Amino acid sequence: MDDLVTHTEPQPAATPGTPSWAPQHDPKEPETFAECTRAMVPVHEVLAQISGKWTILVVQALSAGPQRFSEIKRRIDGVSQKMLTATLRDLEKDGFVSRTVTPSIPPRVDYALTEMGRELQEPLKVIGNWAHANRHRVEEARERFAEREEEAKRLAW
Amino acid sequence: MDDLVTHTEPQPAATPGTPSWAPQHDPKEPETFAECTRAMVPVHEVLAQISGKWTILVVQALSAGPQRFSEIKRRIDGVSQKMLTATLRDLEKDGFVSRTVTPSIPPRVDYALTEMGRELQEPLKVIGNWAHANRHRVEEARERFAEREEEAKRLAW
DNA sequence: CTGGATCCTATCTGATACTG
DNA sequence: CAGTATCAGATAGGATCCAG
Repeated sequence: MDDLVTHTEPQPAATPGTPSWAPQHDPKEPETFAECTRAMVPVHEVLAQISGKWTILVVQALSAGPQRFSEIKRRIDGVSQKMLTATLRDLEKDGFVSRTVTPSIPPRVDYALTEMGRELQEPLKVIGNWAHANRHRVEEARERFAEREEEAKRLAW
Repeated sequence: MDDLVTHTEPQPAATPGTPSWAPQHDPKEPETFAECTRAMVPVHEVLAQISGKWTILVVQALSAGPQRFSEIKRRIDGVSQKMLTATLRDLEKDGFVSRTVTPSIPPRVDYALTEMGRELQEPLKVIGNWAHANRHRVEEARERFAEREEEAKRLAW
């Protein structure tokens, strides 16, 4: 019982070149790892944006069609007005959501996914499905990690 | 020129039911929006994890094969030892990365993607490709947003 | 070599109150 | 109704020093 080694497969030992994933590049133009890292920056920015506490839920809510501020707020349980405003602003800034103001009294503001926002749903669906399908595996992994932690504590005393 | 309306398509008006994306469900078991929202929680947790400042880069680095702590650190420009440790710990906790300790002197610790970690690369690749392919659209959207902001400022004075 | 412990800063989030 | 302002608490990230 070698608990320390979770190693499932030896894997072909580190190849120092370009990682396999992320944007595919022209094989004629080999990239250094540093260049590849730089290429990942926009990827991270998008991920950082969509992983805001409320972003996914807002996109999800808007996937049902254009809605007013209060409709969205009602749909999303627990969101504060401040955070919903901020989230919508960020999504608008990046071009995922459109904001339509009707200067009436009282004012009316409608939000909707833009073409790009709807396109974003596809990759989001992929990772969403993956996360949903694997949530139990992650939970189990966390439990095993917690057990190993307690085990380590007991050994320390 | 109706700048306020970015609306590209009217879209079929909000349908109050289940959003179209996220984990597909059995059509025989219609979910309320609240239930669907709850189903998104694990999705968000995974996204929150992989959107840490260094997580993607670590997974990317490890996609080249098992490596020691210092190798990973060398690959990732600018990461502090503290954050790399924390990121690796979190990835280990969720079962994406395995940690192998060789109690020699000096100690040697190898990290590698687990089977689940390698599976994660696929959805990550999808969203990575999307982000990379659309980075210019996002940039343009941000510029247009900044312009609209300045325009609004000028009108305010 | 690896990584824990501390201290410090920046950002995020939430609750409340106020405005057009 | 929609949104801004403010204040306080929680977290993430980083720098540095110490230890097995």
